[in-house]
Amino acid sequence: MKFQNPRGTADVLPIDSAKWQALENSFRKTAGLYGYKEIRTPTFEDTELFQRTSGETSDIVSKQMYSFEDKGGRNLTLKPEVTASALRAVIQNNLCPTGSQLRLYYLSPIFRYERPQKGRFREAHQFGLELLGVASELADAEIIQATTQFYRSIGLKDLTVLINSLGREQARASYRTALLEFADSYLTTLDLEARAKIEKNPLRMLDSKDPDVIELMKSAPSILSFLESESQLRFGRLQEYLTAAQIQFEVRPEIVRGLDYYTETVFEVQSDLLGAQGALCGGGRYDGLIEELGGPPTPAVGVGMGVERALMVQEAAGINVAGNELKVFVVSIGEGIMPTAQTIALKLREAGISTMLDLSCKSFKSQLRMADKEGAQFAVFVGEDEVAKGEVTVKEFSTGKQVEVPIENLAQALKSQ
RNA sequence: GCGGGCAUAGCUCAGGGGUUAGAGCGCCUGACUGUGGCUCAGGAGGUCGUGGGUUCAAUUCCCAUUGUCCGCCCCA
Repeated sequence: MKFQNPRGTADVLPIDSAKWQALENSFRKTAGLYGYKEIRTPTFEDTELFQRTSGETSDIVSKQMYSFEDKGGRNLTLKPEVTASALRAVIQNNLCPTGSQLRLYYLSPIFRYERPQKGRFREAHQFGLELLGVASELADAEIIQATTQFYRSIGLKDLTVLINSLGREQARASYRTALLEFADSYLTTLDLEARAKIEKNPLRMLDSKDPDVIELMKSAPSILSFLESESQLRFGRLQEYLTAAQIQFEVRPEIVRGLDYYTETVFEVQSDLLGAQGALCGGGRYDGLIEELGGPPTPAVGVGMGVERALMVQEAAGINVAGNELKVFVVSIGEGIMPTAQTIALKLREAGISTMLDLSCKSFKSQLRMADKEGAQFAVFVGEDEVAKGEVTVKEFSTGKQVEVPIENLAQALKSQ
């Protein structure tokens, strides 16, 4: 029995790790440009934390959580999303007392028990931003701006942000009723289970993929016409800000999001390169959540971006990321010369020059082949002839040119190249 | 949770109820003593996912199982 990685997980192999690192670096950089600081929270949390925040009826809570009981009888869950965990830490450590504001970013694995398919895994990774303590839609705009700036920085162009407003509680309640009334004749054609599901959360009909429902929803009332006047004004101003920031967006009343905690603004960036899992990121405002978790009433907005999906889109768009380049490969000629070659390699590394050498005493030719395969920029030949003169031969692969360099000047000479 | 496709070399795949299962790429070695990439020659590498069944005979047919891919659901 050979061991395999668990279903829905993936190894990031050396051939791909440079892409991950590049993406992580880009994200950290963008987050830093906006003054966000990293928060790292545990891989698992009390199960109740997620039940509270994501909504009992959401699929994530009702069937996708990796929950277990530990030896002390605690009910724990591998985090299916990061916002709840981050907010718990914020409240616990009082990082955002009333009146203050806080900008956080995170890079984290998330876990959901689902059937894997394109763009969907049981262990996935998310980048995210959270902006706490700012009620103004300027905060929503900043989050969306940072998100699009990040995607641009990794080479994804022409992405459109889909935005919507869910309003406050009043608007949502009256809209749900109106939507159910509108769809009544359709609902009577469904079996009880499907019907109950929709009645619990009618908004789900909006992003359904059932052609009949899509057709029906075309003439459904829009939530936008149910918004409280204050929410309407907010949403209008948000659009002005986005326009001013030259961010492409579309208002899409069908964007409702899968987590129940959103209020007012919600948004997504979608890509048609991802098959059925089109959402590249999702976010929105969650003004009631911190209070719900026992903190002070605090307005907040955030975004979660799928790392694997970003990588998939990058790949589909043909964006290549250069790996770490090797500068020098030391080629040793003759068995007795190995200690000298090692010493030279050591000196180069201490000078900050990436250097490899073959440790298995292969033939000269094999060593050169290996150097080429590793993508080395230079080969340094260490042979008895050269060493006797206190020199080594430096060969530049791209030009094939060779020069003799005194050993004591080697690091200096290579560094300036 | 539901439906469908796939599982043969490191990778991408071909093949076929019956001797030593193939290709391309990759890998290793060599082409006059210390010069890579290109070319040429040689070589290594597979219990044909796992378990069971049918058969004189299964890697090939059937069933199950696991994995994988795609769709539904849902979402990052």
